[in-house]
Amino acid sequence: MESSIAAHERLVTKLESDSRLSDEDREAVRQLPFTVKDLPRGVDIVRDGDRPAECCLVVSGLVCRYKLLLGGKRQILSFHLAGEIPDLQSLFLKRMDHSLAAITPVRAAFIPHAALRALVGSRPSVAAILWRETLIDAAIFREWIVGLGRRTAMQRVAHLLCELAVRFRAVGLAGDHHYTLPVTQSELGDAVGISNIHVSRVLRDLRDAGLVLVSGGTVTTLNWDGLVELSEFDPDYLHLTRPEP
Amino acid sequence: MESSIAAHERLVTKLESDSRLSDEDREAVRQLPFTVKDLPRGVDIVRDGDRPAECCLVVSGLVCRYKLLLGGKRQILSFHLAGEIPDLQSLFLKRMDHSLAAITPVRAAFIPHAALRALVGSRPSVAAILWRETLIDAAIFREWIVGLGRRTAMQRVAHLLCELAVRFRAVGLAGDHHYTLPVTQSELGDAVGISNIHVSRVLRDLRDAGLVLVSGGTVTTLNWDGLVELSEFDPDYLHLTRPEP
DNA sequence: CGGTTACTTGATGCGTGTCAATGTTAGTGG
DNA sequence: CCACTAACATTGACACGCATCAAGTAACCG
Repeated sequence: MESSIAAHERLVTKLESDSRLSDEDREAVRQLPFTVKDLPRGVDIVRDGDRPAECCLVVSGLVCRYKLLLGGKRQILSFHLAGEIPDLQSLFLKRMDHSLAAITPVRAAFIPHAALRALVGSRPSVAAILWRETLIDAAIFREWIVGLGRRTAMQRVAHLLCELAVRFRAVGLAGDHHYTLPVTQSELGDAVGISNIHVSRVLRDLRDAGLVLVSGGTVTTLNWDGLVELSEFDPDYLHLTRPEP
Repeated sequence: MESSIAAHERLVTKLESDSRLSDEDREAVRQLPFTVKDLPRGVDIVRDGDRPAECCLVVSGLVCRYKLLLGGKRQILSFHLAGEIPDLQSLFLKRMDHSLAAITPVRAAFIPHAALRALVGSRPSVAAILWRETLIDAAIFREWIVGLGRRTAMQRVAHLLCELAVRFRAVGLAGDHHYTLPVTQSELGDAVGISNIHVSRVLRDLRDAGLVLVSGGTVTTLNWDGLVELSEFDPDYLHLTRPEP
């Protein structure tokens, strides 16, 4: 019961805060069927090649999307916090072209495609909000492309730490100068395209430069402006300001 | 007149081929207002920071999206062929977080946001098709992230050439073993995150390996299977197979 | 308490960037 | 038709960022 309420709350809160929905829209969202599951750290939630029949709403915990190369190398494509639906694209792209994994223990609500499809088919305002979510996803992908293509290892790590700081704060999961990021250095490396060993060196350099401290799953900002300047971080791409009604 | 017909044709053909639309849906698409413009090579169609009031449908030519860094470095985010709408996301994300440029002379049809918004608000089937387009866009971004993060320069170039071969062929713009790609080596480098000079070296190596020949704006495939194997190219991420009705 | 996982540090080498010089091609005007 | 130019492409020399290998430390946990 507890978890069910939380799951619905996440989605409804998100939808309500995002735009002015009619009472009918809200009611339709509330009536979405779903199943809550608790998943241990490390498991694949959906796998590359799967044809899932439901979408996964993150209720709590940290989730990532990734792809594996033939040689065993891994590239993390995105991180997803509570309230997000990382595989919303599976509603329209039947076959998964990547995997979804739990980085921490995760509580997730699974919503059947059929119900979601009916919802977006009959409620254009809800569809617009969800569509917009997938577009912000794509905007973040674009920014990652810029980082991977044109920024140094140190800038990439700094940029990612800035992005996550802003996103964690936006959902109330970050304090003023620190947030919890339960991620290994290997995972960081797989996200920014460098080796785990070099992550260690870069984090040391960032610490020595007095910019940020990453240790024990906690990120502590020492000099936010310096971090922003180093990584050329501009939060516009996150499109966090609410759209005009 | 000629161009007007062509623009409508591109869009209607695309929508019809993508799914079963009702006659009313098709009629609604046909009644979209738009303005056709011919743009010279090199111009920015939309700029980072803009708040456009219309979307750009590529009727002919080659378009790219890109971002500039403070140091003047450029990262190309995507290429767009005839029939695509590269800035469809501006329907829901008001402020552009990147720019859109004409790589070749381009003929484009501009469709007002208001009309598009009305269309997707009243025609869920049309909305679903356009939404799906933006999701495929995102899938391509993901694959680029993998390349930039985890592939060598040679693999990245080979992968891009594979991707474009498949996409050009899908819209009937490629022969069996060659296609026209009017792109400079600097632009290639900006897309795959390497210097223009190294592009030259990589293209020589690809030629010497008997895989592909890039010269004078034409890509000639010498050994498709070898190219696919080298770059680990798997076209699934392009989601070219039509969705089931 | 032994084994596992995560992290750190140093040594070495490769891949790619950068700089500089040269070659090639297409376009332009006399 | 040729001289001139500008843009694009090629090649070599050198430097540097990061990968990789190897060894060692620290924290955790059955």
